[in-house]
Amino acid sequence: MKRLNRPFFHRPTLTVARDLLGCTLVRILEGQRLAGTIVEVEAYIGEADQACHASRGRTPRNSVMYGTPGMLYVYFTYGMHHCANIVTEREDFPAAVLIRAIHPTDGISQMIRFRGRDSLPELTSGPAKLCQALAIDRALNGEDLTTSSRIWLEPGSSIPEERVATGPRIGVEGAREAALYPWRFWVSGDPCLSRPRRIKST
DNA sequence: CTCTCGATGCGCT
DNA sequence: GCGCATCGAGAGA
Repeated sequence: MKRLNRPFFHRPTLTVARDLLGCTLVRILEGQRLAGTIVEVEAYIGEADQACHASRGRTPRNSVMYGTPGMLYVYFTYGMHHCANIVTEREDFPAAVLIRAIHPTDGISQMIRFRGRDSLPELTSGPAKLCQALAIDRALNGEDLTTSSRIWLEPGSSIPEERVATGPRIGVEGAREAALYPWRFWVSGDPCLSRPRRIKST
């Protein structure tokens, strides 16, 4: 199967974020394929972005963001949740795209088991939910999505411009004016979007 | 439906 | 110690 390669990720983060909509996130677990279409993402760009984990410089935790584009950056937060990001731009420039929601397509019964919920939108409609549904944790931090046999991205149907909505990122209020940047992208009307979808696209 | 709040581990100041 | 790029239960309307 075709997968997204290095040049795709080695581009401006906002471009990568928008183009990731409609692509398929694939996770192989014990020989089984778990997958879904990306429907919501957020961009985090550089040390100047007050909402970015790298805003206070390089640390052991965020070092993957400074690495090769196409790597997976997984972090642990709130004492119980994981979030998955895709590293973008050139090496040594910290930037990534947070996967906030996917629309399940393959391995749904396994996702139901991992999540302990059985309604389709509840499986993957949030950054920590989809990590639980796909069994993504820190063991995958730094994984190369262009070569890994455990997790990767495949091109999907391209989403036309009129179905792409943008707005401020979620949960970053402490980030001063960066909290207002319209760096969240989603597929308008998809049933698997994350919770706060009150922001209208129009 | 909306809002509030507790859970829970750890990276970093 | 503090503060999380969150989630889900529970209460109230």
